[in-house]
Amino acid sequence: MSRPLTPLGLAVLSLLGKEPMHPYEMQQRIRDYSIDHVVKVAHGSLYHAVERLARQGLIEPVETTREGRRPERTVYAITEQGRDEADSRLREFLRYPLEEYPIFDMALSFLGWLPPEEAAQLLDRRAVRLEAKLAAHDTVIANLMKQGLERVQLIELEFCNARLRSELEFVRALSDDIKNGRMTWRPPGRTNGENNDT
Amino acid sequence: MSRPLTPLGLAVLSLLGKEPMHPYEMQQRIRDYSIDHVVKVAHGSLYHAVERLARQGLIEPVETTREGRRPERTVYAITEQGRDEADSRLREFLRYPLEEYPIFDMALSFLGWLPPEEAAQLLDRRAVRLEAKLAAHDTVIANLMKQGLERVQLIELEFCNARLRSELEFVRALSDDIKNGRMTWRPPGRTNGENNDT
DNA sequence: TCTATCATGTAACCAGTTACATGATTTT
DNA sequence: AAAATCATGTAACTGGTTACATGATAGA
Repeated sequence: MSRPLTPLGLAVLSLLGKEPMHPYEMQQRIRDYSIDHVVKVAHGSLYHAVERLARQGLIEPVETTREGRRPERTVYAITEQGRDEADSRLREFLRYPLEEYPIFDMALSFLGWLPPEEAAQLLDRRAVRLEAKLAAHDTVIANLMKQGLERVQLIELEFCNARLRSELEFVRALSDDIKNGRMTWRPPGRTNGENNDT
Repeated sequence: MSRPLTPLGLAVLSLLGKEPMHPYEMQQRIRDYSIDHVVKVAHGSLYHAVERLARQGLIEPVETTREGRRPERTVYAITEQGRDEADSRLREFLRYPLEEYPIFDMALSFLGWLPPEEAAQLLDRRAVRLEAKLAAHDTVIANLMKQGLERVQLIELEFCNARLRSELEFVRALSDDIKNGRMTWRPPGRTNGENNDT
């Protein structure tokens, strides 16, 4: 019942699927396994997510320990229902592309506001950043492979790079088209006259 | 000052940049110009966004009309500060790729949960959806071009298609690698035995 | 005209973020 | 042992979503 499992929820279930643990340990592993590269998790949100999952019966507290004078720690375990939900949600995510709203798409849709020369310049700068990211990812992949990780463990990095490469290609081609005058436009009214930062 | 302009905020400013209007008219135009394909806007959120922009001084009420016995309508106009903010934010969005968290990336990172055969099957199904989307976009682009739109007006569709194509290619290649045994793995513990829906 | 549907706005809710609080650990 | 930093949890806030409410319009 209730709302569909969020990505963070799925991540938590995935951890508890291996063994029960308390929220702080989840946080550790999320960092250690770099899960935070594919799911956004900002310190506080984890506790929220856990609470919600518990309310929905997808996980349940199994033990509460206390060391020293620190607040209690509740250890949670995944429930049978939780496993089912995680499995089926994962399959959905793989099977159906869903509508997302990448920022760059929206920014592009407003490209016509800017004078073409400036647009080309901004795109060139973006290209530089994209190249850097790509290089960084490539070395990460190389290193992890040397450590003997299986390909399936790295597949999301591979995909991310594929995406980056495709974006880079597009951005370069577009900037070229603008610079060679194969594509132009007249920006409307006041898209700014007195701005010329380097 | 205060928090950075959200995509929806930028969209509202872009509309008010042309002429003052009331929230409901914004909603109309957002549909008419298909802005809702690049920014997620769910009925209620628009009013919220407008309120916030007003509080931040990026827009201001200029008139309030009333027709029949309906609630008042407030017409808003963009302020000078609003223009500056919109301009600078747009430039940022173009220039710096920012961290996003596409769902498919996360789903891929859990691919190892599933038995390889099932993974390949799901990827194949995804490919079908991607092809359909691509075809739909292609006809939209063709039609809009026939209506004489400039290329700059369609550029975000072009990009979206580039992304779709790249994802499709990746998904196909990956599924092939799995089906030909060029890539395998053993799924862990209980990734489900008694589930075999078609 | 009664009913069903659409137009338009408000308000309660929800997921996620940031700021804070407290206890533990390290540094000097 | 005082000061600075890190570990760990809570709570207030924020942006967005969904459910609801009221008025208008069109179809039976």
